[in-house]
Amino acid sequence: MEQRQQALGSAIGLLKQLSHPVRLSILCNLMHKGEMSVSELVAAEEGAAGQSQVSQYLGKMRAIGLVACRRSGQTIFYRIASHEAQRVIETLYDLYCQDKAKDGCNPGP
Amino acid sequence: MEQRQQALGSAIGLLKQLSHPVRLSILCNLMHKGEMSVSELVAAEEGAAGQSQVSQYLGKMRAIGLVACRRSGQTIFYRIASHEAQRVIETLYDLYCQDKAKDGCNPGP
DNA sequence: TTTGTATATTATAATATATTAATTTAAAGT
DNA sequence: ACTTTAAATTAATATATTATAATATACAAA
Repeated sequence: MEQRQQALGSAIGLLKQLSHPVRLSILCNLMHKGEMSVSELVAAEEGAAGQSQVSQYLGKMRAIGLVACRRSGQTIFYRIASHEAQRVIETLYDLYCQDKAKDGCNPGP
Repeated sequence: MEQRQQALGSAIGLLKQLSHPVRLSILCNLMHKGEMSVSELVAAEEGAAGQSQVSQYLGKMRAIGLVACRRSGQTIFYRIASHEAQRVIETLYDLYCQDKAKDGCNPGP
C-alpha cells in the first residue's frame, strides 16, 4: 500500500504538468524538434502564451526534472529530460494525433 | 493547426481527470477488477475520500465518457468506458508500477 | 408506509493554479 | 558605458479545483 501511494504520487506529479494546453504543447514541440530556445517556444504558441508565462512553465518543469536546458550565449535551449513524460506523450500522440480516419479495419488496396 | 488544437484539447480533457490521486486510484481499481460498485470503490480508498466525493468524481467522469455504469438493484457498478483512458493508465502502470529494481541491463541468470 | 442502505446532488469554504504586468538579470553588440 | 535582446523573477489578481457538510433521491425489506 505504501508503494502504491508512491506510484500514484509520481504519476500525478507528471500528469498535472501535462494537463495544461500550453505546457503540453511545449512538450510536444520539444518532442518533435528535440531542442528549442525559449523564444522559439514562445513563437510556436502563436500568442497563446507570453514570454513570462512560458518561462514560468519551463522553470517549474525544469525544477521537477521534466525538462532540462543548456545555455548558448544569451539564448537558452530546452529539451525533454524525463523518460516518463516522453512515454506518456507518445501514447497521447498515438491516441489523438495518429489514427485519424483509419478504423482498425480495411488495410486498403 | 486546427486539428492540433483539437487533439490538444481532447488530451487535456483526459489528463485533467487523471491528475487526481483519488480519481486515478479509482480508475486503476476499475482496470484491475473490471467492474466495481460505488461502495466498493469508496471502501478501496480506505478513508482517502468519502462517499460524496467519490460519487462526484464518478459523476463527472461518466459525463465525459470516461466511465460507464449499470444498475443492479440499489447498487451501481462502474467500469472504464474510454479506450484512451485505458491506454494512458496502462502506460502509467508500466512506468511507475512495473520496472522496479530491473534496470534494463542484466537479464539475470 | 416506515426504515435502512446505496448513491447523487447542492452549496459553500478552502486551496491551488493560472494570467498579467512590471521588474530584473544576463549576455552581446555598439 | 550604453543599448538591445533573451530569459527569469516577482507580485497582484483572477480563475479553477477540491473538500466538507448537509440534503435529496432511489430502491429494497419489513
